[in-house]
Amino acid sequence: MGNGKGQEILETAVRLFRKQGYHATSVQDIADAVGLQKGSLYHYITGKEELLARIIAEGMQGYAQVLEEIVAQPLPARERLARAVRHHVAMIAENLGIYTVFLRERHALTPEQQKLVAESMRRYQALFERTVEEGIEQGEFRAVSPRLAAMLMLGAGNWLYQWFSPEGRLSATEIAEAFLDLFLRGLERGGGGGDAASERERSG
Amino acid sequence: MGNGKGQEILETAVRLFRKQGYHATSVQDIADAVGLQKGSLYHYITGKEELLARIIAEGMQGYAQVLEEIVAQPLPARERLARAVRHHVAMIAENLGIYTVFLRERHALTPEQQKLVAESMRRYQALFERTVEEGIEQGEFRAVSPRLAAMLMLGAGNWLYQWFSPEGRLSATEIAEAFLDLFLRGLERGGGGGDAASERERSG
Amino acid sequence: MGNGKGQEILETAVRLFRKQGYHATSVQDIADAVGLQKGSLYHYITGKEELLARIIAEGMQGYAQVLEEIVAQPLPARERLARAVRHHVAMIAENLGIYTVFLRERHALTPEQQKLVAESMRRYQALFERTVEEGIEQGEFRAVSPRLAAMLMLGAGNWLYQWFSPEGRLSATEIAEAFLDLFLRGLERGGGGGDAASERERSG
Amino acid sequence: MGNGKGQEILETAVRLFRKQGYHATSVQDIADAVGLQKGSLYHYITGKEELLARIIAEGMQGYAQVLEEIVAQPLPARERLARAVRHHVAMIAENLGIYTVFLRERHALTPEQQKLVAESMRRYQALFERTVEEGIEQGEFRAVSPRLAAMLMLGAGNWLYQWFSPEGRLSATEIAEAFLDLFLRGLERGGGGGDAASERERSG
DNA sequence: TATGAATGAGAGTTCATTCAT
DNA sequence: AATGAATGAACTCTCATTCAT
Repeated sequence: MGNGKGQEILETAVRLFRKQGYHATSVQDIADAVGLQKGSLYHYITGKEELLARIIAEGMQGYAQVLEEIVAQPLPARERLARAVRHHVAMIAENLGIYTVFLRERHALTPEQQKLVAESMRRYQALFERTVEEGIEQGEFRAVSPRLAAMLMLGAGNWLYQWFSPEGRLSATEIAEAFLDLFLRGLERGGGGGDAASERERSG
Repeated sequence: MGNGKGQEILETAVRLFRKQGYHATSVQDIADAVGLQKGSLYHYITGKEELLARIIAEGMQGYAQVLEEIVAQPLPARERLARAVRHHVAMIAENLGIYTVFLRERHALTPEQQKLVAESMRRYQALFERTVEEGIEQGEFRAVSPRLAAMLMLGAGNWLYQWFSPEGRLSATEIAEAFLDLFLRGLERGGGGGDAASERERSG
Repeated sequence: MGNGKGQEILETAVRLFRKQGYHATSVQDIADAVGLQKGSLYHYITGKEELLARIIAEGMQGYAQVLEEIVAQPLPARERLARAVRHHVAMIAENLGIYTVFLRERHALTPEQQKLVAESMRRYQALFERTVEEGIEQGEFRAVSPRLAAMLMLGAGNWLYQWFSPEGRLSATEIAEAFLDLFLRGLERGGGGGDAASERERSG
Repeated sequence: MGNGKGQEILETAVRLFRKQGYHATSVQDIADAVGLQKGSLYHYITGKEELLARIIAEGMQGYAQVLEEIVAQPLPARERLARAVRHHVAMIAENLGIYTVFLRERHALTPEQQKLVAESMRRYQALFERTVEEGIEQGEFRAVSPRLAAMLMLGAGNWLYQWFSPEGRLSATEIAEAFLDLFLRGLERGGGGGDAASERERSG
């Protein structure tokens, strides 16, 4: 990390993989973009796939550790969930390249590597689920499906890689707060008591 | 289209593109799976990319028309939005193959085709946004960002292609209702008055 | 075998591998020699190494079976040994290309394949050894080391690949008979009684 | 030559060329084995091929001079031949690496170098032939083909590189004596007078 | 003396596509 | 409609060698 050419190659690969996709990006493309001969790249990389693996590993490191710390803090579930969502959105927004590659190209890895990635994602998701669960247990949240609540949040967050642009009108923070505004309202025990579905019955 | 072999080839391509990705699936793979020689495939298809284009076109047809009808109905915004989400979730859950390919492989199309697809998605998203907007205008919903509300819903729904399984414990309907339960609560003007953000202030 | 282009490619490979060696012969060389594009070769071969493996397998088939039949015949050991040597010499002389590749390039095979080849050669050698042994047991031969007698015969025979030429003055038959004339004399119980070593003592 | 590192590189190359073959051994392999960077090797060698040439030249020196002295001595042909064979066997057994490379990899040299090597081998072989011839002229040996007698001896001896092991049960001396025991018996004028072929007639 | 970055040619292989049969 | 031989371009990767430091 930070070792000049090696890092430049990695970043270039992220950029090209994001723009063209992993398969559609040739080693030649990377070499051209970085100003080296094709063969020279191999002083820095073991192979094209290892490059992808490194990018994806970087993506995995980025989220796992921080999230574990967040959800372990002695705070109300709602606050922990809020922080988790902010972290999630920020992480993707600030590393769009890496997460685009991560989310879209991980299937190009070897089956073993894919298993590691899948396991990592499962753990990440489980942290969200668990936090929702705790919120329910402690009476902060309504009795929703923790699984689906987590999937909704993660899905909405991950989808950012498809549309977020740092140059866009919306900042990552604004997005996170807007999402939370909707999420948490939906989760929290409302004053009226009934769930949205039953409210729909009444009003629909 | 619809003629025996031709349809079989298309479906086989969907299955293989979904499993292995577009680039990682060779014409030979498709020929093998369909029981033809590679050369014989070309009596039915123009090329590999055209096959992808047809799959993606099928995906686009699937959602556009129906959604326009839904949001045009003379119903409360909340109800229209609910139906739209149900449609969205059902469509993806019932055509996982097509939508996986659609969402993941559309970057392999020619730039012109990609533009068409992007435009189609933009229109689709606009229908959601507009409906949220109308809900706000008519006092059904809180004053949230229609753009972000739409993105949240679409993101959560699209993400299904990554985790939904027809054999799983959760049916598409259950998922759609659970999502709506959370979405709509978040959108609706709550009894308590304060927004989630300000509540967070108090409790955080 | 005999299937037109496939066989032609194999024979061309034998010729080129013999002339230039396996590593120094490129797939391009073979394609050029056979009048195809490099890529077209791959309709007939799985890879360059498989080509080598096939050549070597052909070499192994050539000797193993026939020799087993020869040494199993109800004949004096001397006669069986004579026939074995004639077979060995003829086989190499008539398939110089194959045996040159076999003897010189087998190290380019995978370790597993090399093991198979080594085992095949060991069996072949064992047949020679056993025949010498039987000749000794039955009083036809002197009490020499069967191992070394076999190695001498096989070595001299194998070496043919280095110098024999079908256009040369000496025919394979002449060579075989001359070798036998020397071999068998050395093996047989001579009239004079003493072995060469002790004679050397006397005269040296 | 003889200067520490240079000699170490040469010996390492011999070892690796023998184990893996010349083409399959990369300059990197040699550098690794000798504990230098690839680029540093070029302070000691001109190139990979020159390394091979030096090894082969060393092989040629090893046999040529000594053999000339042996066959020039005023001794019976049989004794000179015996000494020549002992020398040949010892030389190969004691320099297995060099002679394996010599015999197996000389085709990787330039055509000019190959010519020199071929000429050297021809001279070597001629010394054996001439000695056999002289033995025949002087009545020590039977009237065999000197060429084939030489080929038999050289072939059996050279073949050692394929099977001899310093750790094996048989010492180089034992092998040489056993070979001689068989060779010379075959060559010498036997008491019985008839040649092996005619004996075969009688007994076969 | 030693490094290691860089080269550039060439290797084996894959693959979408064409076309005569 | 179906074949399968053939193409030719592109691909990833290797490697002997050079050279500024």
